Amino acid sequence: CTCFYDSFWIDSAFHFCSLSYCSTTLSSPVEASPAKPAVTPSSLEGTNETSPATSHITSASDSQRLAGTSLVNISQSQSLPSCVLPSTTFGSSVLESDFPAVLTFKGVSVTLENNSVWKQFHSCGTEMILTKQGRRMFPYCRYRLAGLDPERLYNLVLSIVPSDQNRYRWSTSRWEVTGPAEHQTQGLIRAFSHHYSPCKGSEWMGGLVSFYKLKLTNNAQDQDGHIILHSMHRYIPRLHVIPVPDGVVYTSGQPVVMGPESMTFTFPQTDFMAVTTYQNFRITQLKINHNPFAKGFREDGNNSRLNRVTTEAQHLVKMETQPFVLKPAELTEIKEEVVDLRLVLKPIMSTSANKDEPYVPCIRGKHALGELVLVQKRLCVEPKEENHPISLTPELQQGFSVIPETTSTTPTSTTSTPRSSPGYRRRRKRISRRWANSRGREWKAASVSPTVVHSPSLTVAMQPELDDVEGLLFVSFTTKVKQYKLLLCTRCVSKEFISFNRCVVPPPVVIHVK
DNA sequence: TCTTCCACGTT
DNA sequence: GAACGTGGAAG
Repeated sequence: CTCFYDSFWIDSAFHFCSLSYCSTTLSSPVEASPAKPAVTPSSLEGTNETSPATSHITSASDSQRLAGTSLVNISQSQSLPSCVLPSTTFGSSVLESDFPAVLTFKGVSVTLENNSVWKQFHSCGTEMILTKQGRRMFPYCRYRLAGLDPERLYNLVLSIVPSDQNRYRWSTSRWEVTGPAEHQTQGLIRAFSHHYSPCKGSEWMGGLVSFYKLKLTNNAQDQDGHIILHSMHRYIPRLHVIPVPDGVVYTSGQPVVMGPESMTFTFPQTDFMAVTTYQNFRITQLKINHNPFAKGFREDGNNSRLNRVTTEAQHLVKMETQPFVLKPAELTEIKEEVVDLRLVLKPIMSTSANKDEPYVPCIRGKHALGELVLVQKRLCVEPKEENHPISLTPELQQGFSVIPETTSTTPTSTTSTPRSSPGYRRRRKRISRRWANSRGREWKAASVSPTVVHSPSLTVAMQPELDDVEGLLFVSFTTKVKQYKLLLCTRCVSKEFISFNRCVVPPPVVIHVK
């Protein structure tokens, strides 16, 4: 890896002082304000124009098939104070209004043109998808420049550097640090040279500068010039404004040199988490709502995909206590029976401001946020031994308790698929994933009563898109030999919260038994 | 957690 | 109409 990058290195005595926030914070009156956004640590003020840190930026040659790509040495940036949000505040809306839309340095000002969108995403914790073949950013970096020398040539380069030295995971409803960051390519990362580079200052200032062509990848062997990042790590884009030294005639493929006149502009609100699959459902929704390419997923009434889902859902609502609809392939293995099973859903934790109102954290009503968001994830209880009563783990005690009022759930079939069979595992996995992936909603942890020997696994989820029925609760659980599914209607949505203690589950429910 | 494929959308 | 950009489902 080092050798590969070495081929792009050029020796330069230039000091590269702007691979930090100093270039933007020093002369930005907004940044100089004490009311600094949480993502901009005060220690950044300690950096300055005369930093001895040296760096180089080179553009890849055409022969390397990396057109538009540059390399930036970020090794010194690691010794700089990192621009870090504490993990608990990533995606928070603290001081969002303080994020500057304009940064000025050495008389050059850069405006983040789509600042409002970035701020919206940032308030939820922006995520960017990485794919092997490369994925565009959304939002992407779009700037307006002023204060450049109209006649001088400039290269505009975007680099994306780690925001911190952590690796994260999505846990329930927030990002958590899980350990140190993966090795970050030995201090060298790629940068993306704008496809118009170099251009006269007047030309750059004449319109918007968009880096929509930039793509992110997790393929460390990428040869297409995409920016290589690690999933589950935080990054932040930086715009480098690099004057072409007088007398230098730029030719395609020639390395771009970061000289002492170079400037770097970093907008804290463009900080993002690299992922391979969206973790936060709110981010997915923002992407769908703002990205024109994702229009097909919008719930605007003209979407055939969602219309189909809605129709099915409404059908289920009408069925109420009728059997859950399964795919034809699954129906062949199913016979039907009526089981007198009543469930009472009972919240165990109450953290509502109003202690009288049982409140499941993170489940919020449509009227509160404009959307229903489910948050806690998964619920699967596996018995350690067959026929062994299940005990609640501390984690599960945070969630629901599901207590059958009757005990007539004894399996009746003796010819069920063995739990250990591939077919069983496959079906179980498929169903589990289907639920887990259902429209990006997350699972509420749940458990079964220790008295229910035949319900070792239980799944509970709300279907928020069915707001017209005010909350529909699906319950699916698996015994060691059988799998039950049923559909329950809760009708328990308040304006702000969903209170499960008032859930009334319909009496005897028809259940499919495998 | 990641990859591949897909339907559906924009460019 | 081709190429490309999307998020989701499935594996």
